[in-house]
Amino acid sequence: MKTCDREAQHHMAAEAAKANMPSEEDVGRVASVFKAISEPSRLKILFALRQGEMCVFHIVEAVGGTQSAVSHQLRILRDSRMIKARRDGQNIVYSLADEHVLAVLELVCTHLNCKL
Amino acid sequence: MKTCDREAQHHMAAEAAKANMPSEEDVGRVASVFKAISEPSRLKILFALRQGEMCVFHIVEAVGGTQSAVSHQLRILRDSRMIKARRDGQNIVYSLADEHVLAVLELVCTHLNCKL
DNA sequence: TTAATATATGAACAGTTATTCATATATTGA
DNA sequence: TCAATATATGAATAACTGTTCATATATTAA
Repeated sequence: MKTCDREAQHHMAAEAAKANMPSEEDVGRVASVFKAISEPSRLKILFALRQGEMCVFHIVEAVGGTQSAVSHQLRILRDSRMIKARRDGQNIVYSLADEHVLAVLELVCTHLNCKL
Repeated sequence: MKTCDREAQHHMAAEAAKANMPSEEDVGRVASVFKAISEPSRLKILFALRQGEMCVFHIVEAVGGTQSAVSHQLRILRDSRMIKARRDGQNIVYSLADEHVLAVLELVCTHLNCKL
């Protein structure tokens, strides 16, 4: 059964790929991180939070859109642990969860050659 | 007009965020990179190609699913420059586009503490 | 407690996307 | 040329996702 000109080589790669494929669960977790940061509206929130923590009112001011839309996106970013929240009196103050978030953004930005 | 207890601080951050916000176009480009790698089926293809180049037949073998579905995903990954293709006789051989792809994956995986 | 403010959220709708099915294109060997 | 094989792709459908609107919750000040 010949499948391609490099059968032996590709077959070994395929077997190794299957052996080293992360679990469905891990693949799903990685995917959901990327999904969280793959919408322009959410990316803008992350870019905005590079300047430091902000309450919702100011995030809306920084990124535009309605309060409701921003609030929904904040929930998604929070659920996927990209940002963290703390209450401060009447406000909820958001900030980037950790350095990894910025690191990933910067890696892709430099790759794309777009200025941060 | 008081908006929050840290009006001055947050306002400054919001202004800085607006001033430093990447252009709509750049935000969109970054978003589309993340979108490309935010589906489990596409992520599996990238994980598989860590083992080296493979033709479509073997990619299907490694990640599962139908030939058609894999082919559609390959196109998306190719359009977003995450993988590259070359013809080799009857086959099309795919491989990761560059080191950045793996770097981003590894960064997120270590962040999530899942084994590669 | 009541009014005002800040934030969150459920439901509905519109737009997007992944998969399947059928079929098309391209290469090779006869 | 024709048959076989490998890969790609358009259309259709089903599932998913972002936004809006209306409303709910939580905190503070009076």
